[in-house]
Amino acid sequence: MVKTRFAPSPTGMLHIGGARTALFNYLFAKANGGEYLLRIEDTDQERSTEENKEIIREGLDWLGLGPTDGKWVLQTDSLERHKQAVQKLLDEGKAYECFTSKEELEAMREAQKEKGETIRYDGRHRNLTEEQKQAFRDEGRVAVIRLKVEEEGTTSWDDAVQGTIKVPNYTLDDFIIMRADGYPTYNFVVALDDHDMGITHVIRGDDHINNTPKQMFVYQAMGYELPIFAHVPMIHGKNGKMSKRDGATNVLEYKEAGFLPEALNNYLMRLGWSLGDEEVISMERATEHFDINNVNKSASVFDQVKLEWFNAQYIRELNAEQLLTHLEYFFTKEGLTLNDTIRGYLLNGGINAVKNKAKKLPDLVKALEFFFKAPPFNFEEKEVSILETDGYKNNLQLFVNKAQNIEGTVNHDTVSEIVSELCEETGLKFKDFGMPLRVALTGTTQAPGVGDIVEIFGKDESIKRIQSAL
RNA sequence: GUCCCCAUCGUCUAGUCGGCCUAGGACGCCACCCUUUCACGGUGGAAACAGGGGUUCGAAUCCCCUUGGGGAUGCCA
Repeated sequence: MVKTRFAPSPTGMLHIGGARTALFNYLFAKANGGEYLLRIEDTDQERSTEENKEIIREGLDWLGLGPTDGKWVLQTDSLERHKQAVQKLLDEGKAYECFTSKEELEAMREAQKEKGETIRYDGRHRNLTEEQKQAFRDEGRVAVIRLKVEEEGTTSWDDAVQGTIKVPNYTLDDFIIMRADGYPTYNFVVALDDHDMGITHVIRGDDHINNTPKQMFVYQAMGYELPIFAHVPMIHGKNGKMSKRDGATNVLEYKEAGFLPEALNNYLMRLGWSLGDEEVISMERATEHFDINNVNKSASVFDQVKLEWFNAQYIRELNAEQLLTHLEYFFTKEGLTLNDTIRGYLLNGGINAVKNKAKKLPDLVKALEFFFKAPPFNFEEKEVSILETDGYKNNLQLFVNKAQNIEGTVNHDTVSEIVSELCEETGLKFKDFGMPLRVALTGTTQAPGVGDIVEIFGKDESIKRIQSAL
């Protein structure tokens, strides 16, 4: 069975690029009827934090990208297992103690750089005698453990998205598998854990291409079967690196900015993957049709404007009730308090009247704000000048006169009829009634169509509002 | 420096492994239309195969070089 995993490191927030890696792992697993697991790579004791773990969890949960088995595995939970593996390789002579100090390593790299050579550990402690080791220990040095890496030949693999990748072994070196502090390192531990968890497909960012040969040596030294590697391209910003200018790098900032998770997912999956000419692709459809063969090899640039377009598409797809659920948080954030009357306005037409002009949730809040207010309004200059326009108040009165004579309820159509009649009778234009009505009803010039507003407020409330402007 | 990877409109991409491509779609942009404000919407438009060599009857598609970008080069992941 296909098994993928997302393995974030809690040394920072959940990055937008990481989210897409998680998404691809999820989609691939789902599309192949497999499992998608999660493992927190917390072997960097100095930089990993509890807060970051929480932030990553929150971000993934928001996107609906939690592991299919519901387990959040911590890499350090397998510390003993990892240490035993190190010992095994040591015993088998496949790994060795290295006492080279950081200063010595730095000097070595400096020299290699000057000579134009590949920068790599030169294997100076590969064949130390017991006496030499003891001498270093007596000096107070603590050894790291390095894996012996084949120096001849080339290492290559068939990458599921990049094709065949070959790298000459002379550019590789005996890398450290266990630090002096006793904690095994990333390149060693990923291989072990991926094997232990039964991962069949390692899908990750292409910044890991260079790590792959090293990990392959670990699989080989441990006698494990290799998984399939798939290195997906990075997400860049307009000027190279992804920065705040291009959009937030922290996934949770998108939640805060009023993006819908399904929109972010859709946008992210289109960065690198395509399903013909389709743009709006639901998670359901994506999990059905995701194909790693259609993943691009080249990096893509993050474009928040297009993300906003996707968000607008998904906002329209939600009904008023669903949107209201999302909106509540943003209302309170703006200090707008919902009550039964307002809730009624919003659910019975309010939200539907404005939802397809919004790109982000806060846009809706702004568009719906007038429902939270009632006359007397604090008019601004623009509104005042409209109400003071010659004849406009009279137009309002004419409207009220007709509306009052309507039997039963007033709706969008009756408003149109009334205004049409008035236009005919007075020779005025629709806007000579529409604009003052809008201002009188809502206190603002930017609002939905007058017919919609009157229908939502109802006849009595509408007339009351208009009269208070007279 | 060395190694690895990448290269179609401004951006995301289609192009299925050479012919149906005078290169298609989407975002954005421009124009017009719709219109009671703001938007939505509709119609149309400008806009790309990085450059140079090959291979071939034929190349965006295959090969090589150049250039440009990215990544790695850690006792980070």
